[in-house]
Amino acid sequence: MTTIYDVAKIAGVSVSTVSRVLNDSGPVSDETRKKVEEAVAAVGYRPNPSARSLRTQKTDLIALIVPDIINEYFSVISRGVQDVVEQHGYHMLLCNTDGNENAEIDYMQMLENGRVDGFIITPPGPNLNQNADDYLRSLGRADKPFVMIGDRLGETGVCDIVTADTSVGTREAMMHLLESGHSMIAYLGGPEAKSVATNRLKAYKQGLSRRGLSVNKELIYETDLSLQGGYETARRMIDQWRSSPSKSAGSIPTAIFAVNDMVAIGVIMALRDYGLRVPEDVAVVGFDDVPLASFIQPRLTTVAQPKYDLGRLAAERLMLQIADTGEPKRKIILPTRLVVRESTQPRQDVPFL
Amino acid sequence: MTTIYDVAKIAGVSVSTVSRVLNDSGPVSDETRKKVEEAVAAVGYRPNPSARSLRTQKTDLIALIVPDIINEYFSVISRGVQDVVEQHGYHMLLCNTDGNENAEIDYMQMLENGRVDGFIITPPGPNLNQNADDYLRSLGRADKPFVMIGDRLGETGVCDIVTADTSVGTREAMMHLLESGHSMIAYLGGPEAKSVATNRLKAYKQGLSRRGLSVNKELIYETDLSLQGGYETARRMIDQWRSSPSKSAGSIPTAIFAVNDMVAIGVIMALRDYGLRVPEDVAVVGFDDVPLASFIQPRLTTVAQPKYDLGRLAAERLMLQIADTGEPKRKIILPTRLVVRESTQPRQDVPFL
DNA sequence: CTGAAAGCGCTTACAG
DNA sequence: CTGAAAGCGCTTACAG
Repeated sequence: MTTIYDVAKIAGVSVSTVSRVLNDSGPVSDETRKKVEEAVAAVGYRPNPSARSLRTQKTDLIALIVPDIINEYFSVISRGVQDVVEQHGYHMLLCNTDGNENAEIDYMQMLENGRVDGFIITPPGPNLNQNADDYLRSLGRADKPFVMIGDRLGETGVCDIVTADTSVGTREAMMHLLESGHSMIAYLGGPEAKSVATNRLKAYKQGLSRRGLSVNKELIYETDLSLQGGYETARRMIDQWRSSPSKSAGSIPTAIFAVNDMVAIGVIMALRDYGLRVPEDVAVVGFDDVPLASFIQPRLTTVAQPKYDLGRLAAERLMLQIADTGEPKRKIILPTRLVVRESTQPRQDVPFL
Repeated sequence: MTTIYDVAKIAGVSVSTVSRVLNDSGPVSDETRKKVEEAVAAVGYRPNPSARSLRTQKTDLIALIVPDIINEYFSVISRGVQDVVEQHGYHMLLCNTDGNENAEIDYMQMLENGRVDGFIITPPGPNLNQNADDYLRSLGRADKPFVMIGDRLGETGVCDIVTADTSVGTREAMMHLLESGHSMIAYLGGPEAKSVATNRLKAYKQGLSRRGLSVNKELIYETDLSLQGGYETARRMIDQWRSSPSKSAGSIPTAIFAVNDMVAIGVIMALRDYGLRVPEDVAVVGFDDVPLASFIQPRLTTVAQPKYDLGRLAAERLMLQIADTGEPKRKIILPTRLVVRESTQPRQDVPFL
């Protein structure tokens, strides 16, 4: 391995001078600079990162901690992160936790002992939602800056937060359904414990209230956040409608708002299996705009999240925090927008409002 | 930051002894070991990776170089890699090249100067296919072990190769179509330059030959390897069939074999737009088994690649090469298998063979 | 503008 | 079984 001493010898200068040229960190005469640059090129010298890190206490490495990179939501975020940090001369360590709290903690420790200069974590595992404060406190003990991407409501004070304003997108989606003539809108949400679920449910209720419609608890269903979950919950819902003789035809939901796209697609598959047409019999709206959403039949109306920008901005905040440890902690909220497709085309049998 | 000196002082021993306990690298009395372990626990000491790396010339880091982690094929491979290397105490640097050769070379250089202990690259960008030898030679200069995941035919001698035997899967798919009564089978392949295309085309031709059928060049189409590409090529193909009065109904292809799933799905969308039914009018087979394949209507028959295992085995080979630099270079070939779904259900209007 | 020297935090012969 | 010391390859005050 060629070292800075080899270069210094070839160039006929001291290692201090070579270092100054390499890092542009001090006055060097043009002539000397040229000699050094030639020597560097001649032997193809590249500084050893470990030695540099040991001296500077910087690694030029950051870590991205996600539940599972196979999930498209996280892989798009990771591209946003990666593209930004590479521009700043950083490399990215990728860590999958599978939502396992122990794995998260293991990674955190790895980060605290100088393996990386900072990290981005997204989103908190299920356990975090139940015990967010303890978790954040433990994270805050790390003396490295970190950024969180997620659906938290409050400021934490210990880190930057980059989040998508899902309530705006949800509201837009509700307005779209209401303006299309729907008044019986079912909501398929996740388990109570997940903050993602509560946010969207809140926006759902607000949407109804604004139109002077009351919230019917019978139209709110809890479901697993998966295709299978959506499918089974939709079946349960349909069976319930059909077996209840007291409900007139008019009281059957004409639209379903699902907490995410996979659930929405599961719903569509269940409706199809029951001979119900989408959107003619039931309109369906999802959330996230996964690639699949524009390929299934009918193409899914959904709320798009700015995934790439979530990653990009988180990385930009992290770069700032690393460069200036006095940089105040901020919370960045990105807008979400409704993408109207075939699963909710305005019902023709409804009179204009 | 607490160092090994702090621990030594607390435990009342020398740093040598602390190091021996930490690395289990020498004789230590039980009593001393206990003292050291208590001191380590008391201050929560963790060795500084940079200092250790500088001394040992090992980083416990590997890099995975892929075109784009958003592509599900690569994200699944990355999980295979990650899961294995983490087990060995390594972390994974993720690098996206977008198929850009300059980016590949940049990453390679980063690797040669001690940033990582080895790397996995998958698959070679388009440029590699045209100039594989030069590329491999430049890679071979790196003194770090590396493993390639891809569709190379020959041994390179400079690195391990892990590849899926796509020809077997292709052959199975062809047999499936032929046994279902199809004899006019179109092939939608990628540009000639891509080795992935030539491999599969070869298997397509062999499949026909084995049944005593001749290869009709008019049934072989070149397409972009994307949904859009498949869609447009299928339209071109259908227009061609329809505008050619010399072709009788019997000479129209009844099956299409696409070089990958996205192309196959594009084909299905085009067929649908033209009022052709799948599989009744035309059967379609894809390649890769992307998640989408089992969700579209009709569900797609396709050849599944062992993506996770590709990553897993590549990582296992890399770990071996790092541990023992004398380990011989090997090529590992994994099987692929046909997954039959709705897009090729046997045609009922064809007599049993 | 340039160089000699200290030191970042470890591991590892070497000596005892 | 244990410790003193060298050295991995850099950067950075400090002196000139």
